[in-house]
Amino acid sequence: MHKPAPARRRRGRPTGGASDARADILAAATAEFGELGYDGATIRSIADRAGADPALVHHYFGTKSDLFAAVVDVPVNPARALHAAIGTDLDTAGERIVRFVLELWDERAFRQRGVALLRGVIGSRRTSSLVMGFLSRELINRIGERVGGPDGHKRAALVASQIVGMIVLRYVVELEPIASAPVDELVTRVGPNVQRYLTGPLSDPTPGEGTDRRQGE
Amino acid sequence: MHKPAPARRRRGRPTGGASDARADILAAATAEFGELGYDGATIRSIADRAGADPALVHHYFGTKSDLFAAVVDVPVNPARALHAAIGTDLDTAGERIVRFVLELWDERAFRQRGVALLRGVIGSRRTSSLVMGFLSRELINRIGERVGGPDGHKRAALVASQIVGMIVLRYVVELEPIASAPVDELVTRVGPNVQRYLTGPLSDPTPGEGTDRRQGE
DNA sequence: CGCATTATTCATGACGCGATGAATTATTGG
DNA sequence: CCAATAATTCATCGCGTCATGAATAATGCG
Repeated sequence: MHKPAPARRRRGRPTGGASDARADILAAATAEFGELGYDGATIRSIADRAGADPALVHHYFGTKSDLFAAVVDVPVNPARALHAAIGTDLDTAGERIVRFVLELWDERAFRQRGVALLRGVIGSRRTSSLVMGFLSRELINRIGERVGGPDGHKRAALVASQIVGMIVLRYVVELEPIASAPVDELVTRVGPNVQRYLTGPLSDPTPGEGTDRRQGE
Repeated sequence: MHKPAPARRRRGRPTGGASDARADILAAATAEFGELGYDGATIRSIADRAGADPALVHHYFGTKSDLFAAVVDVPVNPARALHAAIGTDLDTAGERIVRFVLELWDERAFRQRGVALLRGVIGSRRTSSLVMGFLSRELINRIGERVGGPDGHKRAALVASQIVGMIVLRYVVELEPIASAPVDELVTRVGPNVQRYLTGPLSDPTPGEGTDRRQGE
């Protein structure tokens, strides 16, 4: 009774053709990267989770970083979508943006990939610059141009700061009561602030008196 | 010329008494954790950076996680400080909070520790819950009580979302133009939105119509 | 039927990591 | 001047990691 038979499998190709191990592995990797970050996730554990052999993971996707790319690569073509979400009327885009982001991230598949990506990005500086470069160009700059005006990019970055903070708290860190708040509530609370960044006053209140930042490195 | 003499040191205690290796190690660890996150940082690399032997790191600080604790060891008591920053007048606290956070993080020593902590927290789920539990209780709940009212905690969490987003973009990811913006500019741009979370209208516009979130896990 | 392809496991290599304990040298207190 | 203690390096140990390549088994095509 000391051999609980941990589902040892025979050595070659299994007989029933209907087990899509590849998809299982990808799903397991998505979950694992999302929970533990890039470094924390291990091929072995991913394979375990998918009920497969570690070597099989390498067989389908190449190296670990290839696998991460496969997990993360899929999720977004958000630039176009978000562009559409802004729509024609910039004066009411605040709430629409917030709602768009929340509905997207509340979807399980997207959230998993998104959290994995975020953890990967924030976790280390190396990955950070790479992915953020893309995100910066593709998303923020585009929105900046869409917003227009001399401060378009500033406004877009400020919007991003609010959105990122909301995402991190709600989905990554899962801080209450934001994590469990209904979409509508967040839309009505956060939306107006986003709107203010987009089209609100942007006074330069005390010009020429700017405190320089950053002490020496 | 093929031996650049990599500063090999003799085997025992060095003769000049004036090298504070302990401090060097701590500084190196701070930088390393800040750049690479907890998992990415290695004792060996930290020792290298400090010009010391890996075993010396263990000698002074025990395990790796002890070292991390020593690095992030509560730079200031944030709760009390922030409490003071809010001050007596809640109606003008928005800009004060933003300024307080920015000035604190613009200080090199604090920023290094803060980024290290953030990367550690966000990098993995295990550490996430631990540290965030503390932060949630000590910071957000306190502010929630300070703000008062039935929605005090919600308001505090919303404030946190904006602050966290700003911090992540400015200090962790270093997204322009936020990363290089002068303090005053961010204060005047972000402050009013924070203020709105604190004391602005908090209408429940469409009550009873809340969309439930989160598809099944 | 037989052969190429595909799916899977097994065994193992090579490496980097954290950690430990002993060895070595300087400083300091009695 | 000697003993205790502090500061430092060295030599490993054991482990977990990713990755590779061979072995094995089923499937499908001609």
